[in-house]
Amino acid sequence: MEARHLRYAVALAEHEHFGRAASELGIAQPPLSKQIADLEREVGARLFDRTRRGVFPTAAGEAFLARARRALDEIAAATVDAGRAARGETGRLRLGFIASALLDPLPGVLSRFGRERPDVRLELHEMATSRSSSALVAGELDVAFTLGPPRGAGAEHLVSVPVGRDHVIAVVSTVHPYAGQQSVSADQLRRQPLIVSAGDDEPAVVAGLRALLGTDSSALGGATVARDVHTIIGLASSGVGVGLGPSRMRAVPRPGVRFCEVTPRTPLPDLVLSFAARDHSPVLRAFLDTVQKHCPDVGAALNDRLRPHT
Amino acid sequence: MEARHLRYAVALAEHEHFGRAASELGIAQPPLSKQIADLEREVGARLFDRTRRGVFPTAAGEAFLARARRALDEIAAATVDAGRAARGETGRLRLGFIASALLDPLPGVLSRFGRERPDVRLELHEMATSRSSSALVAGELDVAFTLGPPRGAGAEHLVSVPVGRDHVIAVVSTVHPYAGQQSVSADQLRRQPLIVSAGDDEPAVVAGLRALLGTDSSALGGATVARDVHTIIGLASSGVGVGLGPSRMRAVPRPGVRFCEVTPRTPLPDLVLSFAARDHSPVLRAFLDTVQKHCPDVGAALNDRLRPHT
DNA sequence: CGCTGGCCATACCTCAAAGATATTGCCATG
DNA sequence: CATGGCAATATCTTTGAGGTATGGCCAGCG
Repeated sequence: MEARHLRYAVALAEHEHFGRAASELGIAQPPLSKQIADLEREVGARLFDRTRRGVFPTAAGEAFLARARRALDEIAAATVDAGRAARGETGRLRLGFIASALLDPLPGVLSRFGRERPDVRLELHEMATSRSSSALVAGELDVAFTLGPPRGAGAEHLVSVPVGRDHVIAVVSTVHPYAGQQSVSADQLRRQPLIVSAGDDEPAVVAGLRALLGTDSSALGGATVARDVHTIIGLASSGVGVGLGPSRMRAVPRPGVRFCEVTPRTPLPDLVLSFAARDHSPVLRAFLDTVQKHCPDVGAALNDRLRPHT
Repeated sequence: MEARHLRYAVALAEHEHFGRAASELGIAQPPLSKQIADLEREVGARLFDRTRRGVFPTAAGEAFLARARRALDEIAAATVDAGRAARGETGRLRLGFIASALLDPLPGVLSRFGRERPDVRLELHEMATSRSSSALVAGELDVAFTLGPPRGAGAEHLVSVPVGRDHVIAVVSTVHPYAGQQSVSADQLRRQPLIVSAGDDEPAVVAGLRALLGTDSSALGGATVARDVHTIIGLASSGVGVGLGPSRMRAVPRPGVRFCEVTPRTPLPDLVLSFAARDHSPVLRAFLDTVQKHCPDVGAALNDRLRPHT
């Protein structure tokens, strides 16, 4: 049985007349008669009563037509749904990210993407850079914000683009002696109780701070460690010490604290957007488009990475 | 787009391999490749990723396949449902009947039919013979129990079969003087307060009684009239008078009353089963079969009436 | 009562397209 | 670099969908 049979039966039921149904279908009457006869033979039951006053479905015909109409609706919807999925209007995006990405690019990118693609289901997973990498390789994530390029087995199958430069800044309470300064020096930091991150980006931050303060410095050993940047800022605002964290910390709106540059400027690994090089999923492409629009400086780099694969 | 395209896409998704899917479908590999390519062109989106390790649906393919599977399920169900409807296993039966049919044939027939055809929806409408007739002609009923053959416009398009003979009997309280008698005579009735029907079959019953008691008799004029046979029996059991009604009254189980034949035996119009001669609905046929099995003496008459139309 | 007209079924033909066979092209293996 | 497995392409065959012509059947009408 083919969809044609369903369409013909539905048209015949609608027009109650072989000739008119046929011309509506753009075919002649005899083929329609034959197709309906074939259909009735295959189903094993008479589906239409041919009376003098018109052609009407039998009880079996009514039962058949109800299913036929639903089948045709599904077929029509199949094309529509496939088109929407192909344009990335529907689907799913599994996004991995390090906690600090929640500070700066994620809120804007996600709200924009949610507006542009309201029917895409977003799955957000906070995780460390290394877990993001392996999840991307294993196909358990579609895209991830990581600290520095992804590493580990299979990382060569991933494409990554820096999303923003980052460096160490300090955060202090507004009543702290350093609050009025534009920047604080490494020497000044060594004389203060410090609050540093113990989160995902901890090794990178610690490495940066070690470079800044000196490997032998006891300042780091005595530092308070906090799980995330919100805690660092909270502790700093209550005067426990001087908080040190990524410059994207500035994006957190918080009264009672002041942010200062640290000299010498100490770079941190870039925040990086990564995804599987093989993945041409339209939802992913749409997401990359959104990121591109939201972070203009990313555009060129992304296009460079994508060309070779298209 | 044809059902073939859906079947091929589903098979390909299942086997993840053109060659194996094709042989499973009973065709060669090149035609399958072509049909899938045609399908992708028509949908306007790539539905499968051909990789080295297998053929996998894209996001668009997944969306398409979900709809395709449902469409194929509907198509399969269409044949099944049509077959069941054609065998009269599903559907609807609109049955008209006069109130007194509830006494004898209906309870048995309906419970038997309900057991044999559990998925047929029964619609029961108590109505007078004349309304049943016009409703049958208008196609608003499928079958009816009427008192005497249907009458009125279009009645010639109806087939009717007597289901049981009927005559007038009397019902009296067990303490009534007539209670011990095998039968009561017209003379005895003329000397008693009478209770007669004013229901649907009233004209027929009254005509019978008039024949029994004499046209000029004042006995009928003074009779109590009741809406239905249950009321007649109730009134008779409380000693208000002698109830007169159809012999099918005996089927009502009721303590405190006794039924007596009336002499001379006064026939009433037969209870008749009628339906549209044109109606070959399988549910109707199944119902007729059930009635036939339940009332063996009806069988021959029914078959006689049906042959000429098949 | 035969005629006519409308309608569906049948007969037969035509041609598009589904499917078969043979072959090419493309990688990922060894 | 050769090989093998797989999908795509090329070409041919054949099925069957659809077209045209016609027949059969009945209702309505002169």
